[in-house]
Amino acid sequence: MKEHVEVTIYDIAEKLNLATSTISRALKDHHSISKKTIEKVKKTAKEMGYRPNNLAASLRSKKTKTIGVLLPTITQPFLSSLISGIEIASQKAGYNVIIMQSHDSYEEEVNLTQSLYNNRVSGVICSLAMQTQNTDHFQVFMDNNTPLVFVDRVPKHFSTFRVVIDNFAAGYKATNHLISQGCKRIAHLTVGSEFSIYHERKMGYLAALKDAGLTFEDELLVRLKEVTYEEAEKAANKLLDLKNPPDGVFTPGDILGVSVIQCAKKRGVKVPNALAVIGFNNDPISNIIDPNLSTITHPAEKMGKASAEIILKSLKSSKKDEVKEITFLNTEVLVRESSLR
Amino acid sequence: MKEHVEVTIYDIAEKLNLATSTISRALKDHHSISKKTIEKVKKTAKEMGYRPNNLAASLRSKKTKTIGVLLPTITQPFLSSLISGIEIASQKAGYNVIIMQSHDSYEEEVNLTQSLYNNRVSGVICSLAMQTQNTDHFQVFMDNNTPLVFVDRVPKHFSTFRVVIDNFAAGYKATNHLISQGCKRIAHLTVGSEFSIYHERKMGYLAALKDAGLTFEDELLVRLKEVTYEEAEKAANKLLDLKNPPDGVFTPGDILGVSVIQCAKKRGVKVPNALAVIGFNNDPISNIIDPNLSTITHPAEKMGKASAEIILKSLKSSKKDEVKEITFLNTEVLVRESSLR
DNA sequence: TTGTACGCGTTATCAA
DNA sequence: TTGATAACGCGTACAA
Repeated sequence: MKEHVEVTIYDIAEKLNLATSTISRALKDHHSISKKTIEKVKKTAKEMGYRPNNLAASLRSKKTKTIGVLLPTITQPFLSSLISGIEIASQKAGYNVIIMQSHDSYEEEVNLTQSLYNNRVSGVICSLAMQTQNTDHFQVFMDNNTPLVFVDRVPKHFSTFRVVIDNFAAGYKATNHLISQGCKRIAHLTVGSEFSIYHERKMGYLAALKDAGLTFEDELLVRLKEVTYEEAEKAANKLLDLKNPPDGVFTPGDILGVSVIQCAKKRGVKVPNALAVIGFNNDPISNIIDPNLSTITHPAEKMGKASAEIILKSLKSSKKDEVKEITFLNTEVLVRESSLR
Repeated sequence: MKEHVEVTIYDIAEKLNLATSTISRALKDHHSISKKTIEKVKKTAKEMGYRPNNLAASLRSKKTKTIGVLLPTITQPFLSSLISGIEIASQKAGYNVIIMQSHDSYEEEVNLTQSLYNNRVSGVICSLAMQTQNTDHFQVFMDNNTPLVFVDRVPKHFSTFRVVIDNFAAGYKATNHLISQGCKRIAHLTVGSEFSIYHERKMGYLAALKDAGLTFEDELLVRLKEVTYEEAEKAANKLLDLKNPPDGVFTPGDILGVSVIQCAKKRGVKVPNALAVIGFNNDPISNIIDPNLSTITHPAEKMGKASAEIILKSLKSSKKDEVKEITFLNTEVLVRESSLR
């Protein structure tokens, strides 16, 4: 029977007749320790089966080398790619990533925020829950100089780092593309509150209409309860049932765009000629639906990488009086079959 | 300027003229502490802005309440759903999840395993890297009674918990379904080593052919370098170029199945009548491709949940002499348009 | 019901 | 270049 005992630097020190401080330093290649000692220590550490205990080190040094990530969910392609980007950049720097899902619930978000703090994460990356209006629960990180980065779904009035795309510009571009394809009656689906990214995309849509001299028609703007195929199908049916149906649709997500195409196909409405469609995100499904869905690229992995790097950089710097700048990443119109006519 | 100082149980103790042990207990609703004291302690803790330090608690108690998750990648729909399941079950039990990607590299997997151990995670859930043949790097968890669960891609010869589907049976079912639809020449794409799940699916395919009295033809089995659209398209072209092309294809992944359908469509080969196709996983894209791809359901979230629950249960039990059982989850044939004729 | 006192494994400070 | 020793913040026997 293998009675396991934890080998500590103390055990190594005893065996080698050295001080624990020497062992600690030797294991980290501290310059003040002779090469000979370093080698000797590392060798016996290995022999004895020594395993560093990050908990003890973190407690003492007050540095956990862990980045907390708090997202609405992780199964959306955009968000899993975002995590991937965060994880890759963190791993490269020797940082771990601890992940939590708010499931778009404000309450869960508040609780998880506490939990992240209790774990004394070195930094936090967060995309806000749909429900969240108030961001006081993040104040604790500010108070402790824990770098905090909001990504994609960011608060309006809270001075922190932010990594975003220009949702207004993207909405404008998407709508403008439809206009350039000759669409005159462009519909839009929207969702969420006036603080959401969807609101900004909608504002872009409205601005593009205006700039093109197209009058906005209320019946062409449909508000959804949530981002699902079902909700989008309902909306599409409603739009196509209009006396004067739209000849183009900009949906602020690919699930919605795909659903609109499917609905149009079912009803015999030709895409793109009778109805041009453009989505958002460049999810895998957008490239599978027939006809392929035009979309707006959303650089998920890059945004994750950028967020992590901001944290890492901030940890290296003096931490005080930092400028909490906003990082904008590019989006592009990806023209595919569903809008090309 | 807000000079931040950490409020500890010691500070609370001083303020209330109580012992730290009393504070510690009161904050955890220990039964030996009077209600009055508990209330008083909690109140002043809040007032003083006390925040528990999980690091210190973990160091002391040797319990981190953290589950380490080590996966090849997290962007595949199956794996992100798996994580979601793990995260939901863990969160419910007050456990955190720390996530790492091996990117299918054996070397990275070894390193990350060390890192997980150094963080003294309470349990580990792992799906092996494609490259991994040897699992000695997990021995450290065995030696320390850290519950270890392999999920989906599990090692053949290593006595731990395993949460899997029956890949052989699933491959058999998929192939058999095609046979039931009248297919006589069924092709199969495969990938990876003889230790992979793909190998088992292939064995199921072969067994189904045999049981149906269909002779296996070598030219109908195509080996891919990796699971990508491009590789599958190459394979599909090769198959359709045959003098005697197949009338059915079983692909052990939906990306492959979708790609085969796309290739067939391009070439004017009718799916399902000229070529029936069935995939694997029930990824979102399988339900978007036209015609819809029949597939094998793969209960990702359930598997994640089951894995986490095994860890949690194991942590509660005596930890010694446990039976390291294998948990099999169900798969089903999901018949859609691509194979129905 | 509450208090005393020590240890978890490491790092940091100061001294040698 | 190395050593002695005190923290880091909390939990837990054991005592009161």
